[in-house]
Amino acid sequence: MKILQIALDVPLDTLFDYSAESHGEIHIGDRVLVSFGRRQMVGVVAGMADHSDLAPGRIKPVLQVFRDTPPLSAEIFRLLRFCADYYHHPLGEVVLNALPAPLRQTRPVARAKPVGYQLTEAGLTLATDALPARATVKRKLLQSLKQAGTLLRSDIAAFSPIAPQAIREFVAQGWATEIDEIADSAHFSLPFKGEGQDKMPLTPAQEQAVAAILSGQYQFQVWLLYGITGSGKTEVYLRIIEQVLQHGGQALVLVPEINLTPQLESRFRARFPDTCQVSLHSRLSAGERLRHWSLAQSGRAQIVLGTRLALFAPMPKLMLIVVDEEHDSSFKQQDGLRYSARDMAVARGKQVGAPVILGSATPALETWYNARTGRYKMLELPARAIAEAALPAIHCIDISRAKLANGLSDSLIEAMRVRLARGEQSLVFINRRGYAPVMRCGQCGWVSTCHRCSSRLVVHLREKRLRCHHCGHESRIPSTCPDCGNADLAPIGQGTQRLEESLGSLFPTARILRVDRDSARRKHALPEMLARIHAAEVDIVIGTQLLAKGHDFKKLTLVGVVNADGALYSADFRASERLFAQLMQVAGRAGRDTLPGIVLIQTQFPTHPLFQALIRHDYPGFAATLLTERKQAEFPPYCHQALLRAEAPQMETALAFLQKAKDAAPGDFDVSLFDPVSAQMARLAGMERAHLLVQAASRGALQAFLGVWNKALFGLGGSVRWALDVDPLEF
DNA sequence: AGCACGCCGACT
DNA sequence: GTCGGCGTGCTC
Repeated sequence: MKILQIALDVPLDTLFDYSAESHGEIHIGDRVLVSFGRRQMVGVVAGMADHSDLAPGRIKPVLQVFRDTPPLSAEIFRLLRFCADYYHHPLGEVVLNALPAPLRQTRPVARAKPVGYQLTEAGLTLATDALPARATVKRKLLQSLKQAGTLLRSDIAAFSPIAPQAIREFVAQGWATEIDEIADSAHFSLPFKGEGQDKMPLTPAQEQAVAAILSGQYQFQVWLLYGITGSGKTEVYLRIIEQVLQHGGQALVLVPEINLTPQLESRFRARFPDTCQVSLHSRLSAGERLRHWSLAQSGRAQIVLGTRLALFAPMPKLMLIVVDEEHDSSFKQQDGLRYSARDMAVARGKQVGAPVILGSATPALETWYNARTGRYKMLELPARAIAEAALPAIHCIDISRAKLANGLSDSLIEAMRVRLARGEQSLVFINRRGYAPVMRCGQCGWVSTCHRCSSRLVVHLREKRLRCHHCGHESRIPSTCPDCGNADLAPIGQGTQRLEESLGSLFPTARILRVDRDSARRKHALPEMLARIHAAEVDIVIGTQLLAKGHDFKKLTLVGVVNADGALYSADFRASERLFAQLMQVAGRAGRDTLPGIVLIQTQFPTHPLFQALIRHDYPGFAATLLTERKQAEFPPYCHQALLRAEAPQMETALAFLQKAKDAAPGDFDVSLFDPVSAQMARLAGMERAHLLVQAASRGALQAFLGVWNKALFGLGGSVRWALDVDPLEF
């Protein structure tokens, strides 16, 4: 009897055996419908065997094999398997989560209407005269098809109201075939309207980088493209992609945030107007996501651009992977399968034998280390691509001495005044949205805290509400202190809204725009705001992280950073690395064009090595000090970590589980286990969170340990939600 | 994760 | 007398 080992979307570390009779040929990677317990589920064939260890009576038959899409390729299956193994996550969850939602449903996907039509051999040899003379539409349709080769469904509809009926008759006669997007059928490239932008001339450094990567002959190699902001990393990607397209290959480009996709998308479209390009990210509708995914799977989409989830798009002709802004922590998923799309991109490149380009101005320390030790090859773009665009001068403003008005120093205000007089733009960077980070009682010292999280409620004055930025909990701003009844409640500290208010009164004639998650919530709000900045309809921009990346504002010559010190107090050992990257990134917004830019950073610690390195634009120097610190502390990249996370309504429950887990750990591995501790954000959305850290000098030892331990953990049971996090970023 | 079964409190 | 609380256990 033929046994199919089926991967199902259940949190169990096992495959399930089913029998398969009379379903025709079945492949690994096929989607199947099975009865599982009392319900029906979609699974994916992960393996086949002749025997099962189970009693024959317990083995149920597969109910249906879906033929609506081709099976997952062996190649993508290998990646999913590696991912499941590396993160010690059930294969079924990994596989099913990689599928677009419609493919996880128990009904077959409805066949999409054909995109277009094409003549068959019979159609091509058919003479126009063979059609009745009165059938003018059919004659014209045949003629057009012969000329154009393919016609889009929309073109046909526009042709004549009866043309859609006529083309269906052609199909029925065997003269024409439908071009279907989902099935892997005819070769067809979707025409996109583009300008066909000219290539930019390369700088010598770009030239060298391109030549180096191309000399690798598309073999597996990880390249760290280390280039300061504005040095033209994208142009390097474009040149390599151009070659990939010429070889008929596919390129996968990963970006950290959805907000960065439209820009890059249009740049790629403009450059490759005749190439089929698709995007993949969570904001696509289910249908679109399936369509794009299928175009990648069939090989028709030659460029796939997307966020971390795009990593799992099947691409039969994959020849290149680009991870832009590779240091960005958004590449690590923070729930469910906690994978790093950057690390898995490297794994995928290795599996399929394709080069991987990691691009950044401030690489992750792990990446930098790998480049320094020779695992990755480093390519450097040291100068800005626009020759006249100098790097911005960075200065610190010592706010331990200067007096602040609403969080702003005189020097910063004065600098803004100068830009205003010159008709240039200023960006004030502040990473706190809302009016003020907290509400406080002047009498008893009460502060607004979230009752579901260990966090403070942020004041949103316009809406008159206190909001938790972690769990979304909201309440009205109380008029009196909930503890002592005093009416002396005041917002403490600066947020984007408050800054907007202060700047409004400081510069009453200036056109001020606030860009944060709140002001950009509306669907097309962000692109509209960006367009206004580009059109110089704005003098002063107040921005959060949203604005830190990827935008070239030609008139922007001043970047002010209001309060950069938060991360310096952080318990997170990666906080300063992130702060440096972030400041480098915002600093990069200034002086991208020919006008010189300046960056003013308000800090209490102007002599701190972080700021000193920043002033010198010295990432390598800063990375060197960080690496020294990490080496001394034996932190990553000098060790490998995994976290066992647990959450429960009571902290004691979570800690007790972790202690049990620690006791159940196998002893014969070269790893060290720390004691269970509560998470930095100990309470989140009403759950108490704790974790247990495991460290090892070698990745192999850690992996071997986790493999054994993970199995033991499943036996522990209890009412605790737990998860393993390999290579954790958050603690 | 679902979804059952299973044994103890306040309701038509 | 039932409806329903969520503890425990299984899913090929």
